Amino acid sequence: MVEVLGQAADVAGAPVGRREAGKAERRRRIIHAARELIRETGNAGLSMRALAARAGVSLATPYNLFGSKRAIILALLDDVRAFQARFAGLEVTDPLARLFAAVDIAVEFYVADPPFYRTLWAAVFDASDDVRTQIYSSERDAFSHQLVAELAQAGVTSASTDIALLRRVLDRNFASAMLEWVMGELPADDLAPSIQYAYALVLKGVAAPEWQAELTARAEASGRQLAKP
Amino acid sequence: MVEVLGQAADVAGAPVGRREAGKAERRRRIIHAARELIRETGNAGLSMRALAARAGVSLATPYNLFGSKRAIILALLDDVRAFQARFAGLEVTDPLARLFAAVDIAVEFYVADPPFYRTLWAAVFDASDDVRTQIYSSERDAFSHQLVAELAQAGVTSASTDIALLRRVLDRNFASAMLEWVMGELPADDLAPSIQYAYALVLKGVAAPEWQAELTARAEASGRQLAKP
DNA sequence: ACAAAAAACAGAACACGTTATAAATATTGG
DNA sequence: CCAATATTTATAACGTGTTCTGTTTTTTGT
Repeated sequence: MVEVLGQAADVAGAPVGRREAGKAERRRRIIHAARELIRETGNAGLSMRALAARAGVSLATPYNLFGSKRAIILALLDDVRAFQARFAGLEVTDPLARLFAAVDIAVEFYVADPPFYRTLWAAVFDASDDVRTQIYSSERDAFSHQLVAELAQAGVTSASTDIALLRRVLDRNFASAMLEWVMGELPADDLAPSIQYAYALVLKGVAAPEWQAELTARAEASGRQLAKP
Repeated sequence: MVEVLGQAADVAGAPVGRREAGKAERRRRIIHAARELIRETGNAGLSMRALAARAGVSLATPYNLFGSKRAIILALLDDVRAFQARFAGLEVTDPLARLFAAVDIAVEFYVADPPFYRTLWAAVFDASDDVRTQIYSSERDAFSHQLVAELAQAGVTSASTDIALLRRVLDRNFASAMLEWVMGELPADDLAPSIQYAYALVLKGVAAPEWQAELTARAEASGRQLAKP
């Protein structure tokens, strides 16, 4: 198994032989099959037996490679999170506008395929085991850390603001709105305004005086959208 | 169905005979057994078969009376919510202090028996079916509606504040902190400060100028508690 | 090329939530 | 009290996620 160069190592640097390559391939097939099954039949149609059959592996294999059904769904969410790249290149310079635009983009992304993402997010909020912590936390970091840091750097928040705490509060408001959407308590159209309203209120609580007016305007705008129907 | 007075009608006005009384009795036995089982063995030990055996009914009966396992757990949470009476009689006159004290009381209540309430709240956040909407929404109303109304009446919030929206945002911050606790991401000691920090930030965003100082102080106090370890 | 190790495989098995079946029991209105 | 009705009971059954069995295939180091 000498072969040519670049055969025995992955991009990430993890050692890779035929064995690991085969595992990765199977993992890929499983995730792919899971995505298809959820898209076709919703969460209900995704049974481990159907998944194994579709992926062309045995029932035991998904457990060997992922550990549980939930881990597979979370891996799916992780896999799909390519949209982060979208607002990394946003052309908006105002950091506040960037944050609110990011909410729009994220929500639009999820709401575009409700049965699919409802299933995924339901798995995120599933509290019956503890797989979530390992996977979901890393996402939250990536999602909002940079945006909030930019906010602080631009002087939007007052000097005494603890930006780690601020980020946590913002993330929570995002998550609980998603939860309400998953539960069917919040219509898709209300999702973004609802999150942005909360963001505006929280930020007003920590913003320097010169940003108060804009935040008030944003809160009122979101509030109006919510009061529409 | 004339009968003597007080025989054919419940306190709530629902008609009651031997039949309904028997149902109510069985319902009571079932949630009693459920509480015991959760206390003894945690969520894992609460199987429908064990529950039926402990309650002295057949396996089918809990389904006839409640519909699903989840409905039983939520009924349990509903049943236990007697603590509301506790802060109804709070001797604090300042409406802001009342709100923050209510958080302390509620959190203290739940954290006093973690394995038990973790199970209950995990059911609240379970998004796999839609039983929650029917039961949980009513609680939220009772929990925070009055407290926020008092806030508005006392002039804490600015005149233009939509108190319905404000209450929603506050409830979400309560709920997502509880979710983190259930997930094991938030230590019990951080629960109350974490909620109160969010409350303070949100309220600062809508508060009249004369209340800003107090809210800033509360936010800083909660932030300090969180930064301790 | 070959023996050792690792993994996937097919399939049975378990406990679970839930539903359906028919028989037994309790409650009702007259 | 009696016939009609509602509800519980006992039990089997279904599909689920998950674990375990022994066997077979694939990959590895030499």
